[in-house]
Amino acid sequence: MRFSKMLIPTMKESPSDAEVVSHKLMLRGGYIRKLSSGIYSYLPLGLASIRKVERIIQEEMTRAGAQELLLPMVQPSDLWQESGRWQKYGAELLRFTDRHNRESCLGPTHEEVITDLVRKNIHSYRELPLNLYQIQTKFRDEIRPRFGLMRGREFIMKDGYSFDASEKGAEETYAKMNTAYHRIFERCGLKFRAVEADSGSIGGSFSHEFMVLADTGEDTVVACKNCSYAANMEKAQAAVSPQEQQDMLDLQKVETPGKRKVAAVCDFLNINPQDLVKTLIYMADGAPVAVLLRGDHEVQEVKLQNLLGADEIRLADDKEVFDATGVPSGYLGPVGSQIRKVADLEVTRMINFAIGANEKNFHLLNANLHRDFKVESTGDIRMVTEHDNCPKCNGSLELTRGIEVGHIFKLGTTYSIALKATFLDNQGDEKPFIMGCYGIGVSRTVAAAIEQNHDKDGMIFPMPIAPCQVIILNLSTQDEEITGAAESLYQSCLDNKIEALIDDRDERPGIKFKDADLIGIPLRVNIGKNFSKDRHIEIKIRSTGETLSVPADEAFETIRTFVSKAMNTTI
RNA sequence: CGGGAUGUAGCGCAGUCUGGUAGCGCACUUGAAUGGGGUUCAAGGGGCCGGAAGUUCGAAUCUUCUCAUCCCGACCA
Repeated sequence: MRFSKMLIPTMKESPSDAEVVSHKLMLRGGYIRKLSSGIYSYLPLGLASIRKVERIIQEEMTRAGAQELLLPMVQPSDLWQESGRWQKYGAELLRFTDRHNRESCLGPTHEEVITDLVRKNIHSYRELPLNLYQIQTKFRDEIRPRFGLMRGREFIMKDGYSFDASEKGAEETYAKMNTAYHRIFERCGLKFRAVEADSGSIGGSFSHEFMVLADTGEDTVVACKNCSYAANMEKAQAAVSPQEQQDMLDLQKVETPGKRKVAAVCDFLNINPQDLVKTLIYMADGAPVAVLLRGDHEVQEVKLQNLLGADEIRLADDKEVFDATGVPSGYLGPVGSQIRKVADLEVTRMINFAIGANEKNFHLLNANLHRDFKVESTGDIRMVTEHDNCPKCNGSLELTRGIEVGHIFKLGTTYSIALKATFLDNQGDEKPFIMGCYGIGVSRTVAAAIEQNHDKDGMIFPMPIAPCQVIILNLSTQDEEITGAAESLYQSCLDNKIEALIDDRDERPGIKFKDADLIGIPLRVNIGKNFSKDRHIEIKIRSTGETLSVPADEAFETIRTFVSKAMNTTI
């Protein structure tokens, strides 16, 4: 690739509508251009990087026994009617009618199409398991596209679907995909964690999200410093504190005029937030519920929603609180309250805690669950914090930010039942396929790689997913010797399948340095003044800033060794 | 969909309040010098001031409507 001939429109300044670093750098580096909100063109460098990720995915999916196919992007509404998602999916599904007035949509995902394909062509357990995937452009009409490739409306995704005859087989397939995903992101050269995700009603450990760790990530990842435990906030648990051991004291009512917030009450009563239980009122499908939590904890709404089995929950406003309890917020408590009550696990461990008296301007001391009040249910409904310990090994937990780039999920029979996709088992009984689905955001992975790896000068790609491995700077195109050396090194790279970009533009060295750093090619070769002096060529490593000066005739071998080492991250 | 903001050259912005020849920096073209971290000088090209309707002798500027984009929130295998 010759820089002088390629479409690499770099910019000194980034457009004002770019907010996150990957978006800015990809625009500045000439990787992408926006066509419309959430819709981008991939320029040669951007596409090259995307292709690298795709290639790794293809290799690892093949290794795991999956087959690639390509499904239509335009899908008829009938199938979506059949699965019930034509109604359910909402406005994110872009619908339209064709000239025959038939309703269609752009595929945001392909469960319906793949299930239809399989039900029409697979009829026996002998043909199972089957694992199919595609790499394709998806369209989701996001409410609010943002952050460039991180949350676009049109994006490239690998989506895979598995069909098994038995639960056990489905679990084995799941495990294989889990392994494949680890290999994929490892080979991409990314720091990531596989986290347990909320799998709704299915439960168990059959949903994992693959999170690329980056400070700018949208999601919070809880990870154990000691063992491999990791989960997202909706799912993360903490080791439960031991039951407190002390004698119950007599319940005591104290006046706490005007003290409503946890901090104010604790201050006034001279206790720690850990010794207080707060009462929050939630509206669960329209009905009020009192939620009891330790003073220093916060509600995790997804957990609460799962515990309550509610479709929709939200914090009650002041009026709803008063209507439900007759007490202004700040003094709420479970004692004597008639509404449904749930308590966090930690509350069940506490003895002699302070709590609202359910009466304006009063709190209770030495309250105790069971003795003074009852709750309908208990469970883990709080956010894990950095002060908590690992539920598996009791090691300390840390909270980091992550970008979701992959998600594997055991679907079960939801779609096969809805679409009547069945096979005959070895008893001759008709059974629905047991399905799994496995996604990777390809374009998002590239963006995540940049979020994770960049500095003030630009992107820093891991070698396996960089658009190319080496950029050779001819720092003086006027000078025949320098040009000769640069061209000959470039030729050696071409001959030996090392992907190189040669900057042969008639530009000043400063511009070439800046552009090379911006576009983030892992190895940069400088051929200029110093070559004229002593026939030495400099090789600069983008990630570390380290510069090697090697004799011209050794330059290629040095590059080759370095590249093969950096590319060889295969497990 | 609620709240907020912005649309002026490829990019970044000024000009709008107070109506009167459309500007600046970068990028681009030409020439010269320069040539290891976005160099310098000179001369150029490039605009339906997002769109429509109005007010006015006259609108980038005032009014109304509209379209688009971005931010915060809600939402998100």
